[in-house]
Amino acid sequence: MPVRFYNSMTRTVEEFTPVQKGTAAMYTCGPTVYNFLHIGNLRTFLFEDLLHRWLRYRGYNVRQVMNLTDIDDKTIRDSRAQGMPLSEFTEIYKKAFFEDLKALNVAPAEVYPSATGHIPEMIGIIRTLIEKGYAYSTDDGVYFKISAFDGYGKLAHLDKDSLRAGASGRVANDEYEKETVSDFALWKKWSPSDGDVKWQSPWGEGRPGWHIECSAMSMKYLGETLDIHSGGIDNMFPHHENEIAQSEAATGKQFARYWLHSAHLIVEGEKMAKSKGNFFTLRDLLAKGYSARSIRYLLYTTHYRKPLNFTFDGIKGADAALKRIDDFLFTLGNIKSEGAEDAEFVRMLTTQTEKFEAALDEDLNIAEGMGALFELIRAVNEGMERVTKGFADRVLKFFGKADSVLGFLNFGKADDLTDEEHKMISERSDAKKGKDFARADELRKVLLDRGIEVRDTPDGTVWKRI
RNA sequence: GGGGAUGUAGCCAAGUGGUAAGGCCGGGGCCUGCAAAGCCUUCACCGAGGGUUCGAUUCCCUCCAUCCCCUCCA
Repeated sequence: MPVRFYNSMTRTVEEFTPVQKGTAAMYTCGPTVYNFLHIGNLRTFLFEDLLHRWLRYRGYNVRQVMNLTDIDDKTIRDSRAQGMPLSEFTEIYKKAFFEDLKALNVAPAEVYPSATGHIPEMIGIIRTLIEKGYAYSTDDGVYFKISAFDGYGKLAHLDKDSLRAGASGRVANDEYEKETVSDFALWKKWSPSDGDVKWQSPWGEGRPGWHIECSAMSMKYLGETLDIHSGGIDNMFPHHENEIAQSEAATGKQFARYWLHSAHLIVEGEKMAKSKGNFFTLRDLLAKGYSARSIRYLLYTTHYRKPLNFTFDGIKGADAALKRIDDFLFTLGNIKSEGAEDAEFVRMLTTQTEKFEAALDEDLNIAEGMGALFELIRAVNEGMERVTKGFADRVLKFFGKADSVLGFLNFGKADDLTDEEHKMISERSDAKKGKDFARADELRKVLLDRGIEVRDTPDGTVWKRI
């Protein structure tokens, strides 16, 4: 089964065929390191993690690049407000970014380049663009001339002649000295508000525009034509549109073959905004006692192209769902009975495995994939007394493979009880045999207070850390 | 003003031109010394109104609501 993705460029689901067979070169827009990651960021990064992991599951040699934007208006503004050198300021959030990804069990990208480490590459592209007549220099910067690039607007499906400058109300119309309002900055000449943030360039001291870093770094690490470029839907325009214009104008080649965009999330049915008090960073949620694992699960319950409604009830539901899976895996891990495998079980495992894989192949339909997993869980639970160790191992192996994509399953921990605790469990079993239920229940209570749940099963008494 | 999406049970969420997966919560039952886990069972007129069709939640139109973008917000 081929992997298929919805390509924002063509607005259709297409079979994925990379430039180089067996390899997937993907560029994923990373964070601007001026703050901690919020759950909206997480959704996009987790979508990209799923994309990465699924391609790997399907045997692709994945090469993912995720940039760190450590130079832009916001990083300059906030570092100056803190009275801190830019690099010192961004270092704090770079470090936090990697900590957050680790907490969420995000598979690392192969390369995490920083914008400030690639200024010469950016200058190189800008120079080419000027030479080819796609860019011009003014008193305050170098701009890309969108009227010179025919395909401008092809990704966002916008007509370049009807773009309304400042329609969003966020930018003053007269901010820059551009030929036309839609032209965007490739290089910004130094101004006092930049403080000591500046680099030398053929156009004087200054700093790169926002979009050019992605063109420079993606081409450096992945070549002039990449397979997949992804990011949040809000980056489609102008950011990705501008990247296409710069890159294709400079190289004359197609920049990216597939464009994947994730939808935003809302919180309790409302747009997430600091002013509404429903703005949460991962750190906020962890501080409230929610687990990164539950958050990961929750953010994976909705297809990436649909708006996700993040709710606190949802996190609780995620906890409960994960516990169900945990218990299932735990029970399977304790199966001891030997015997021939049930052919019907094996067939069902195959069916659900295929269903899971087909769902993910079809534009990463993880909700449907999880449905297959839960159907398998129920069916196995239903006939648990007939499950042999051999079959249990097979199912566990499948879940292990599935978790190489999901990243939120829990296969239990190694035996880490103290001798005393082991003794209490066996003492309880003896008490039960002697019908001394009061003593047995007392011991169970003591163990529970230590976070150890004791369960009596047909295969004997088992315990579980909770 | 222009462009793009979404609206399925208390909550989250798949999906299909032939009457709707899955998860969470709730009710009832079984199992268990008691639990835990599990199982069974129950819980939807698919935003509203038209249209096309033998038949629409699924296609078309209108409306309503929410979200995203229209130069630097994932």
